Amino acid sequence: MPELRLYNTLARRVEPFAPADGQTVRMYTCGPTVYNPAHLGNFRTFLFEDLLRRVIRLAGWQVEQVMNLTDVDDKIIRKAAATGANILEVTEPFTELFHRDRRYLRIEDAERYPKATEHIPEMIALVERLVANNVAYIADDGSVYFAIARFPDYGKLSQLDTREIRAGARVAQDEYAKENAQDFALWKAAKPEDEATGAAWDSPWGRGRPGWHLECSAMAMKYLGETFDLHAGGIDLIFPHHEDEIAQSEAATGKPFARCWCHGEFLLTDGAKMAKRVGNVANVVDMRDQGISGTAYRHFVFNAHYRKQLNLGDDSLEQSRAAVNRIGAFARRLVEATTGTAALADAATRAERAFLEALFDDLNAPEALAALFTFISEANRELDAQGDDLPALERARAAFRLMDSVLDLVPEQEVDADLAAWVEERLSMRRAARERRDFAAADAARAELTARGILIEDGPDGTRWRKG
RNA sequence: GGCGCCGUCGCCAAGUGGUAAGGCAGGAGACUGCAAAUCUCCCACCGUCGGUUCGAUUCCGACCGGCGCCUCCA
Repeated sequence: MPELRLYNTLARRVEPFAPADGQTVRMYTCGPTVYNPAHLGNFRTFLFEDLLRRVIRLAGWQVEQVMNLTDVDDKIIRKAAATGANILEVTEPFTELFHRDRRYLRIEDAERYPKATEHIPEMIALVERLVANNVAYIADDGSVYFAIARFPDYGKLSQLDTREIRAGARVAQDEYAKENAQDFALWKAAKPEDEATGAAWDSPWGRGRPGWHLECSAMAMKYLGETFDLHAGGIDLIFPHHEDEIAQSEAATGKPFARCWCHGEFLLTDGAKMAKRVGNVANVVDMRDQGISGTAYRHFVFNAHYRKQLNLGDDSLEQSRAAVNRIGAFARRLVEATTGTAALADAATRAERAFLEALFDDLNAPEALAALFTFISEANRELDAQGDDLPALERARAAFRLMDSVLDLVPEQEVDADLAAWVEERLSMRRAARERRDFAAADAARAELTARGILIEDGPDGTRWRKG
């Protein structure tokens, strides 16, 4: 088993990775803000994290993954206020949708999905520690800020120069009385709309709500400990979100926060970052409506390295759909095969090795995919050869199982009973026609099937069908 | 202005100091009643210009082009 190596943003290089206790990888992944459907760009990151947790298990460790759900923030409050609703009424439907979309993409369940609103006491306690440690200060209106000037390590993750934020970069307007423009809110004093939407809680500093960065620190430490193994998220979170998490966590505990930080690059569309404000977002439901499977999107995402920008083009998903169909055809063939050859076993062993090496080398999924496809070609050739080596076939099945346990790319064949019955009827008509060598009638039956998106394959043991 | 990334076959995309994975699409053939699936074969000198080197797509520099972060953001 090769050694797992990951790019650690903190060190800016690829390093060996292992959990501190040698057993369980404790990882925190920043989840969605549930005020909107998560788009495909968001899901690129979640898919990268899904790959990460699966590879960690492949390395022989257990995973304790926490993904937070941000269910209180400016946008949620604005949306709730606009309709006179409570923030919960805004966030609940989108929380459900997030999980539905996630499952469509076969993203495994994290061990926990804590919500910010259910951890207010933990957050208040954290702010109190920071105030006690004299790195936070209370403004006149009851807001509490973190003073970055009192935390010397500030900037170590993003490596941004905090002494001067230059002209050109937009600096936040000073809504409140901050000592330094870059100080960030730990606790925000309640405004009327916060109260109106149920987004305000009692605290030692008066009514208010937590700052965004605070929730991740509080929940990560509650479930994973003050120091944990891995913290992942999108690359845009490096600054300020993760930088601020480090500041407030380490200033409170005096201990390192996350041991390793991993960040996934963006998804672009039409050459620009996919983002709501750019107006180029696509959602999982859109994809599903177009008949694109979750596996096709997985393939598209894994076909590029997670630290490289990836552009979603017009036919990207079509290409991936075709690729994934090839994998599905092979999976079926492997199930139905009855024997193999010595060369098949050899191909399986080589494929596994190449696959693991690729993935353990900073999650090189494209190369792992290449290993899979090379295996598919070689195995198809050997299966054609009609050998008599049964253990070799088992070896091949095991290798494929291993690879698919990480990539999870075999497209589903949802079986609609009515459709299946209709298809079987056409097929038996076609069989009868072929037996009397009435090929015109046989082709007509096939044309009917094709028109409904059913593809058929004649084999030695009869005809097989599937949805295209 | 600061920080970072990218430019490899028609499209997507790995990779290496000694002449380049894989997928999609395409071409020729085998198999098939015809298809489909599968198999065989074909299909790139790695943005431009310099430098380092015995040798660079791979290192360095410049330039051209594209993207991201520095503000809510996966």
